[in-house]
Amino acid sequence: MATSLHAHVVEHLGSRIVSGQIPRGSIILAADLEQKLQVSRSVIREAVRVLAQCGLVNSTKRVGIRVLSAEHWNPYDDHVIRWRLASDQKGAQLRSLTELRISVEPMAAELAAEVAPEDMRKELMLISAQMNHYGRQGDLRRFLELDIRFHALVLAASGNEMFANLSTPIGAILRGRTELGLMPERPHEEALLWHQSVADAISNSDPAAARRNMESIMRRTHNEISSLWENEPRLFVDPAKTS
Amino acid sequence: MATSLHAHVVEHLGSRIVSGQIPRGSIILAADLEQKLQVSRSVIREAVRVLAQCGLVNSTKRVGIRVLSAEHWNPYDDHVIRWRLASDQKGAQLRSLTELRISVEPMAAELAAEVAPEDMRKELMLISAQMNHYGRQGDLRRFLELDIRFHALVLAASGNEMFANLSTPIGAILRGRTELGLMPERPHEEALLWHQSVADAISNSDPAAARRNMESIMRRTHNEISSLWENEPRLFVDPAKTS
DNA sequence: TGACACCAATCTGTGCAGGCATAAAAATAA
DNA sequence: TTATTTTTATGCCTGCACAGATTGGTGTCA
Repeated sequence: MATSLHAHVVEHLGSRIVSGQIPRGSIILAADLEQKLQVSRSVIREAVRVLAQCGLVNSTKRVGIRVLSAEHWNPYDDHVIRWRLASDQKGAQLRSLTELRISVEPMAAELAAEVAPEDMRKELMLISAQMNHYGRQGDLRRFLELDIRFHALVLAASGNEMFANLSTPIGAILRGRTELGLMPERPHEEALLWHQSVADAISNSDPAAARRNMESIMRRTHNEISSLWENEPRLFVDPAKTS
Repeated sequence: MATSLHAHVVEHLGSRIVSGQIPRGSIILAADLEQKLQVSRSVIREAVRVLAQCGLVNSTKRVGIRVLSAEHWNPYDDHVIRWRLASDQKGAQLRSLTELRISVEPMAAELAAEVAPEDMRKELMLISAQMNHYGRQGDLRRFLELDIRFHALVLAASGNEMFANLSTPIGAILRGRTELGLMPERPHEEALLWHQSVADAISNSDPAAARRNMESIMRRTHNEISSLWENEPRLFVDPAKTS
């Protein structure tokens, strides 16, 4: 994935900071990094700029590159989300994302029923039909990909780019859920019906029904996986004190 | 604000790209930028790296720095949000953010009632009392600041860092709303009661009541300002086609 | 003696200038 | 059409000067 030297350094430092291998509060010197990673200053500096935008570090003169604590991290940054999912904060990250999608997807479905363009409504109907087919057949691999596409489409069809942008991490959740074996042998009949009803409602411009059925999906989703993070500590970020 | 040279260049290019002064699809050459902005290559390169992370540009060898279209922009990036609010996409940005907060804040209130730490519950009670005081007194300036603090606190008290991170842009919405004169002479009595009820419910660990009252606030908010973006075009970002 | 303000040394990121290597588009040849 | 060469802009490296923040010392005054 990381083809450029620069991206390698970002990946190296970012993953280590998020995982805690480089403790918060540490001070790194750019010169040391040059030596340790065997790259030039320009590469280091560009990488540090990117990491600073992620909220992972904060470079100041005469002191060096300071590693910041988790409350400064940008929780919507794709890098940060990926690194957290690959660390022991995986549970906490899954919880945050799931709470977010539970909040957002019903509204997205409602909006989609109001404003979605015709081709997206059509594809939604197609996808839900295929979900029924492969779901009842027990083809979980194909069902997973369709499920991901379904939710991404609803988010996109809402016409809200902030919603649409959540499709990648939500796809990651869905993949993670099946990888962890949290999915039943074959999808519940109810779940299939709800997905079909969401697609129907959006197709028929029925916002209330779209929301209601999506809420059902979200409720079940929450029940199925909330046990994963029962004991994960929560992070309370007071914006006034973070400054 | 932009103290470093590097930040200046980011600001210069970013605002121009978002506003459309530099049209999407344009190809910029780093060498030209050096001349036009009278800065060195390292500054340009670091700025371009930052803009690339915002999804505004995409620098590739032998071709130059390509300006990307809006569907590639990172809608959660603070820079991007600020630039959009300062452009003619202000309406669309306000709509996206408002739809997001309407989705998220009821869940945040519900979670806060379950997991908020004691000091946050206390401060929430204090803030809502002050909101009552200054609201009934008609001191809109002070009420606005308290309102911003109130919603930021609920988001933080949810223990979901993705929710908490929305407090800055949501604060910007609230400020914008009063600047545009969309607030009544003095806050509605209902609104004051709902805020008080949210604080009470969180303080008494009553998730259902917290959600219900926050939903009331959100419903009224939506009714008050949705007219602003009645005619704003929506952006449908199909993740499969964006690549 | 001790507290405090001021100044100089020092350290590290920031910015500048120029060089070579390399990848990808474009032009040319097969 | 396909293969090859040429072109050209970014990627990466290095040496140098500057700015700003920390530190420690110096001197003054109580």
